[in-house]
Amino acid sequence: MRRKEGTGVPTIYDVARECGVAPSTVSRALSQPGRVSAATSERIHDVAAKMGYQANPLARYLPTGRTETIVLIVSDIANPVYFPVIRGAEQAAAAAGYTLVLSDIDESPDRERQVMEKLVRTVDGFALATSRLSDAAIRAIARRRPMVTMNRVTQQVPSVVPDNEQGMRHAAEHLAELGHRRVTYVAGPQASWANTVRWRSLRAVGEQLGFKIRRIGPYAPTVSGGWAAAADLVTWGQRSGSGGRAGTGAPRATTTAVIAYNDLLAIGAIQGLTDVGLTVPRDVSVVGCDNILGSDWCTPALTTLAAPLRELGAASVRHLVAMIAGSDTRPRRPVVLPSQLIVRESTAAPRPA
Amino acid sequence: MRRKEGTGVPTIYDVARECGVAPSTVSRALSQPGRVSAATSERIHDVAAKMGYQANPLARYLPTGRTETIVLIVSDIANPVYFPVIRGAEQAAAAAGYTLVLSDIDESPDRERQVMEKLVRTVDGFALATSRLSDAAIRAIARRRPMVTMNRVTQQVPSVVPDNEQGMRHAAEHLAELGHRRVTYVAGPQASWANTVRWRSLRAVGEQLGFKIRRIGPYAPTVSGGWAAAADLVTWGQRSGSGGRAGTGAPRATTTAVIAYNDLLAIGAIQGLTDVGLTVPRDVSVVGCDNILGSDWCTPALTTLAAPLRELGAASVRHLVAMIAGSDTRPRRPVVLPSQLIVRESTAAPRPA
DNA sequence: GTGAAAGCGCTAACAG
DNA sequence: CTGTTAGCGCTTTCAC
Repeated sequence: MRRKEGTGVPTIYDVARECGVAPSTVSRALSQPGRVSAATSERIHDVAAKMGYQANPLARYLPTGRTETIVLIVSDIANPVYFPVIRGAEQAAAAAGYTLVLSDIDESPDRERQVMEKLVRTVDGFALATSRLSDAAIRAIARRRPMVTMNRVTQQVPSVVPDNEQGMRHAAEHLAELGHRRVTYVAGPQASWANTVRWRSLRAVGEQLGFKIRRIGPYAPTVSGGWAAAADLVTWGQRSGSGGRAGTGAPRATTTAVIAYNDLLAIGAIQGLTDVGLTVPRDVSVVGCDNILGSDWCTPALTTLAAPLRELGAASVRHLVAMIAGSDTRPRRPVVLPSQLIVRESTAAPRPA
Repeated sequence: MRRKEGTGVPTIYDVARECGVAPSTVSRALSQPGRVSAATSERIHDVAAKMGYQANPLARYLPTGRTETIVLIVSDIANPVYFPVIRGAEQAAAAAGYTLVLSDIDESPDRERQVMEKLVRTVDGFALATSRLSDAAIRAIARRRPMVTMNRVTQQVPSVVPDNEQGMRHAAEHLAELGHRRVTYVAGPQASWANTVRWRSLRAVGEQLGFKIRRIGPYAPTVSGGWAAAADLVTWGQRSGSGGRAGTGAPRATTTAVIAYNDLLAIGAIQGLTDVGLTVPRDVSVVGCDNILGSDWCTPALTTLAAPLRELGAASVRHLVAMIAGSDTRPRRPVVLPSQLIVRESTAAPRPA
């Protein structure tokens, strides 16, 4: 393992020799402007540029332990809800001089744990978009590296979340104004904190409004999960031969309105309902959550709860960067961002019984 | 910078001391099974586990230079077309024991260059999903690190691409069968290789079929780009006060069929066309490319060219991993994967003039 | 089979 | 302001 001269890429030793200075001077000139005389500094920069010198990041990180990299972990990259989150995070990271790497765990807590375990020593911090881990597991990693969570509140871990309570209130009131009394919550993954909070908020608000509230699921937070939910949302009359499925009568929805954990589920439910011959919103109103790309081009266009996703990503990364820098400006309590109900065409008054 | 005892995480020195062996033995026991006696090896593993020892990846990478990480660069993470590509790549990477990190460059060649420059020393290889760089720039990086490109053919750089020629032929023949004679290609980014190839293929096939072919654009490969294209696709009659826009007559499409660079553009075009009062497919047929999530839930459901995206990602990563491993099984020529036309509802016979 | 020791390339005391 | 010198934690010869 003797240092091979001229083999491959130049190091500070090479440019030091070329300039007739010590390697440490090169290091200083290149990374601590001002700690070296202008003349030598300039010469070093020139020679370095001429030789095509570029610091070996691995070597640079070893002594300091800092990689200027943070990782954003999303539970399912195939969910458009993350686009704005990612964009916001990227922008904030770039602004702070950090490289953002993205990791997708495909809804698997095991993969999430693996990824974090593998990365914990090589990144400066973690931003979790929608963790599927237990609070304890999250806290364990948070003790080893700065971390901020989104859509999730865990004791002792800074977080930024959309205002689910307020959002659910808006959605429920919208339905109430339309005249609905029976609403069904279509649940997403049990490991999802947002799922729990949304259901809890909806139930609370629903009781105040005098709704008959129920929950079905959990379902995968995907379009096909929505189809499955749709199947569970209808009953079939007993009269046979009426043109429906063999031996069964016409389909009937068991609810007049549904609120789904997310837009994908809502869109799938609309498709499934439509497929059995029901009409949205005439037979059943449906509202989604997230306002994803495409929620405006499905038919009927989806009424949905929009969270400030881009800001969610950006704010999280800003906090994370501050934590890494060691500042103690980090919020002691969750940062709550307002949600907004976007009314489109998938909700309407229930038809008279 | 003296080594601090007991401060923080355990190193091989700590477990070596604890076991009464040399650090090098610990290293061997942990990474080169068989080069250490079974007894000591077992003891070392036990102690390491007990102490919660985990190798410092940074330190491990320094001497070897290998990080067991590859990066997948996509031009725009907000384009659903990448979902399957990413999934395929992830799976192949995981299967080979590599960590895949994802990087989004937001359609910016500058950002792409920056990202690659920053990562070139810290990753073992590059997979470029849809590079916006020049051939020369790509080759420059490819000389420094193993690389494979998708949707792009560059001399001397292994690549895997969908069969654009065959795909465009399918699309054109479909339109011809429907009775179309005038087709307009709605172009995407000029820096996109696929854009160039699709247009060229379409033009060639179109000539064979006796089409009147033209191209408009370039447009941003997004839904709003599609709206812009739609605006360029219609003319307004001169009769005023006919209920259209102030001072203008009814809108008329300048073509009977359009093929768009991608689905986002196609969907935006449908929206824009519909917005001015035209009907798809009655007034104009539109076909997209990619078969993205949501292309089946827009109205009308999009006829589109589907590439084997998941396999695109997986095959690329498999080749990349082989290159990193130093094998020379890498393909000398582009790997071409078949495309498939998915006929839905956005195409129909043109209406009689 | 195991230990000693020399790096990997850079940073950061500590002198001068 | 600049040179000297230890490391960062691990891998890998080279001996024994």
